[in-house]
Formats: sequence, structure tokens, C-alpha cells
Amino acid sequence: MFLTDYIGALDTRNSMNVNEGNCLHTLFAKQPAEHLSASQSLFFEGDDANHVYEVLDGVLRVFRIVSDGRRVITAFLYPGDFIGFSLRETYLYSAEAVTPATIRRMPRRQFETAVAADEDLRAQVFAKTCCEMAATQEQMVLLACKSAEERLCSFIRRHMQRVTMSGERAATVDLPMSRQDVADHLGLTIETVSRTFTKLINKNVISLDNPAARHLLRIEKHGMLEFLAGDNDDCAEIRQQGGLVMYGGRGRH
Amino acid sequence: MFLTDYIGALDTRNSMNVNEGNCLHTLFAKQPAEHLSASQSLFFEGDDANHVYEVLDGVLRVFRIVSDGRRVITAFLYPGDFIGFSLRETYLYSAEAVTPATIRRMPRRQFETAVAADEDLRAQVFAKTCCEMAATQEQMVLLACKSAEERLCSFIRRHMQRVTMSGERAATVDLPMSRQDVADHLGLTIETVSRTFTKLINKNVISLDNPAARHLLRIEKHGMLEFLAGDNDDCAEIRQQGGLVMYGGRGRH
DNA sequence: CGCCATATTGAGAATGATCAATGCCGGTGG
DNA sequence: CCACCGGCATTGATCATTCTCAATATGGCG
Repeated sequence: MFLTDYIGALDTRNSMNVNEGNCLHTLFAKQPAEHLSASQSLFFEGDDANHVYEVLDGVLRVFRIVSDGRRVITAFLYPGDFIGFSLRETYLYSAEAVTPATIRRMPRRQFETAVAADEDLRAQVFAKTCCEMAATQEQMVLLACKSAEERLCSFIRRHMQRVTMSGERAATVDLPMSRQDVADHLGLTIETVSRTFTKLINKNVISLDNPAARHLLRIEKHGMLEFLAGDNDDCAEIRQQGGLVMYGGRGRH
Repeated sequence: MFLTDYIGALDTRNSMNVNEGNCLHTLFAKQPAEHLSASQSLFFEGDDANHVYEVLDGVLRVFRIVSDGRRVITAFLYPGDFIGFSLRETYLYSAEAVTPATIRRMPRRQFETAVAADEDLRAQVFAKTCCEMAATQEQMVLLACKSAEERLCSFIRRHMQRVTMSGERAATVDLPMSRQDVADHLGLTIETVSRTFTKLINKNVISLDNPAARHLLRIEKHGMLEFLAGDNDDCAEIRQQGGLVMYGGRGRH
């Protein structure tokens, strides 16, 4: 299931895959591993959804091409993610490798049969689907009302939470996707993404050790990055009060 | 399941509820109907997700309040939709009635037990979840790269597809949600929504029979509305070619 | 009748898009 | 070895869409 990223509280990636009973990872383990080179396609939007996939290694992008030719990357996929659980006839999006990647594939019928027969597997598919829904909604919130800076900071943080093991704060993080990928995921142009990176570097929130390695970020101020991401969840009490009306606007900065 | 709207090809609302076997609607039929008055809350973001719901009548809004107080309406719910299938511990959003509404509720445990025991029900939950995912992705595309006019036209069309029975083109359509609701769903301000309505009226794409009844739209030019929605799906061949690169940009008009 | 919530309209500001030029690096081939 | 080229990224100048702030309708309801 894709889009498991970001929702720490719901993330089952670490817990589920080490279950004593049947688990999705061991189900897929019977399938041969396949390697994808960077930018290689896995399937196209509109293709018959004949397989479901597990990502073992690398990063993939999941995207749609809209009528005027622009691309919307709805998600990036990381090791431990699955693709195609909540599909039926055809793929609703295309999938490509961002980095060289390793995946396993399983025929959909076989997958459905295995899941139908096993309670544990169903629970894990359900959990993955819940994470995917939560992450998709988080992305909707980002696109609906965040500024360019908030979008980029949110994205960097989400990416970090996916690539770093269980929570410790890495000093540097590799952002393997291109600026264009980032732009198409955040609903911005490549120029705006580039300018926003520059702004964050000037603020010394992040830095590039080596200007040549534009994909290797050093996080200088984790707290600042979190603050600028703008998902401070400090309004639980406001929500509960119900009556307090401060809706509307896009509230840019 | 919410967000079943819009994806006509995947919509199972009409087919599933008249199954010969067990179906979700009959499962919920054992529960008493409850009535909600306009703007009445069903549950709040963060509450324990103790129930799942079926919408029998009326329209509901599903939303989150973000840290700076703005509201993001992630979906509207219509008769035949269900709420809370893909949740576990807590609700990730709040739900309120837009119009007076009728719903049934079922304890989550009871629901899960019933679904676990019945293959037909599982298939229907799966189908609803697929529709929800598809609609959420459609909304992500809208938010990522559509102009105000495209957003509003898309929204009017989606709404029409939910409220009109099986496909015929109604001359008029009731849009029961406020301009603020529309704005918060489309990632716009109320002023932009209002201006865009005016623009569509000036173009005679839509009209108001009675200026007093701002919620009762007459669709003057269905084709124009569809065109302006900008989801013309005329690029299937481009997608398949793969190599053709014309990504980037937000391509406003 | 007056008040309130909702909606519309206007003027100005701002964020981000667009268009265009430049920089940087890695590979290729003379 | 170096010059050239292509892809990617950055930067600059200008423009446009949409936001913001403000004022003004409009209708429902006590």
C-alpha cells in the first residue's frame, strides 16, 4: 500500500512485518525480486491492474498525467510500502522508479485469494489502507492551504520520517527525487521549489555540504523545519469547542 | 464510505445496494435511523472512532481544522455513502450535517465482526474503499493544478453526478452547501468562489432562476461546464508513450 | 423594522507562475 | 586533455491569479 508515509502514529510498517503469524512481507517473499533502474516504469495509468507490488528497496513515484500534460505525483513509495491494494480493474496512476529499486510482484488474483483466506493478512491490508487514506488526506490539506515554504518543509520532514530508521534525527538526508518531482508532488513549479530551497538555505534551516550534491541535505535546525512546516497540532481544544468560527482564507504566512 | 462521488465508472452505489446477498445497506437497516439538523455535528476529529455510519438522506461535510484555524473540507457525503470504514483508533476528521440529514450508526466492533464473517460484505467494503481512494486522488489533482474556474466547474459536475439519479441531465441542481463550504473544499476563498460563480453566470454557463435562491443553479450549458472543468481525458495515448515529457508548471489557463 | 448571517463587489497587495538567461556537472568525442 | 553538449538547477524580471481587507447588498427572522 502506498502513501504509508508521514503518519507516525498509524505507521504499521515496523510492527506488522515482524508479526509471528502470516504477514504481507512473507507473503511476497515467495515472489522473485525484480530490479528497476532509475526512471524505469512499473505500470501505466489505465493498464489492467493485474499485479500488486511490494517495494523492497529504493523510491518510486506514483503519478497521473492530467489533460494539459502536467504531472501530479500523488505519492512517493518507500521500502515497506505496497502498491495496488485498493484497486480493481485498472491502475488509476502510473508508477516509476525514482532511484534504482527492488520490488516483488504478485498476481492480483493470487493476492486476493491469500488475503481472503487469512485473518492476519486482512488486518494488515486494512492497516495499510488506513495509513494510505490518512496520508492522502494529509496531502490534500497541504495542497489546499499551505504556502510554498510550508509545503517544502512538510515534504522534507515526511521524507525524513520515511528514510530514517525509527525516529532518531539524522544530520543529513538524501532527497533522491529531482526538483521537478518535488514540484509535481507539491503543486508548485520547479522555479518556486528551487527558490524555496534557496530561502531555507539562506535562513540556515538546511544546508548543502557540497553544492554539487544538491540532493544531499544537511538539516541545520530541526525545530525550525518543523515549525515552518506549519502542521503544529495545537488546536485540539478549538476543534472541540465547535462554535469558534475562523474558517476561510488560505492564510498564506 | 465517503468520497464515493465523481468516479462514475467505479460507482457501486446503485449496483451494490440491490444485491441478492448480504449488503451493507441491509446490514445497517437494523440500526435505528437518526436525524441531524443542519450544521449538527456527528463526531469530532480526534474522538474515539467508535462507530461507522451510513448516510440515508441529506448532505454531510467531512473536514479538518488546521493549525491556523482554517478548515479543509476533504469530502461531502451523500445518501449511500458510508463513513469510517478506513479508520482505526480515532476519527481523523470531523463530520457535520450540511442539510438536515438522516443516518444510521453501528458500533465499530459490531461492524467489523459482521464484515469479517461475510465475503459479500467484505467485497462491498473493498469497493467503497476503492471509490473513496479514487475520489480523494481526483481531489488531489484538482487542488494540485486547477484554476479557480476549473475547480468550481469540476465541483458542480461532481455534485450533479451525486444528486441526480443515474445519469440524466437535470436542468437545475440544488447546491445546498454555503459558499464558504465550497471555498473550503476547493482550496479557495469565499470571495474567489463568489467571483467565479458570477463569471460563470456572466458567461451564461449557469444561471440563477431566482437571485434569492443562490443555491438553486440552472445549468445552461452542460458541455461548456464540462469543458471548463478541465478534466478532458484526451491524453491516454500520451501517457502510454512514456517518453513524451511536458511536465511542470501549474498551467493556469 | 432592524439585526444577523451570508453573499457580492471593489481596490490593492502578494504569492507564485511564466518567460528567459545563466550556471553547473557529467559524459562524449575529437 | 579539453571543448562541446544535454540535463538539471538556479536566478532574475515581469505578469497574473488569487488573497486580503473593506464596503456594500440581500434575505431570513425575531
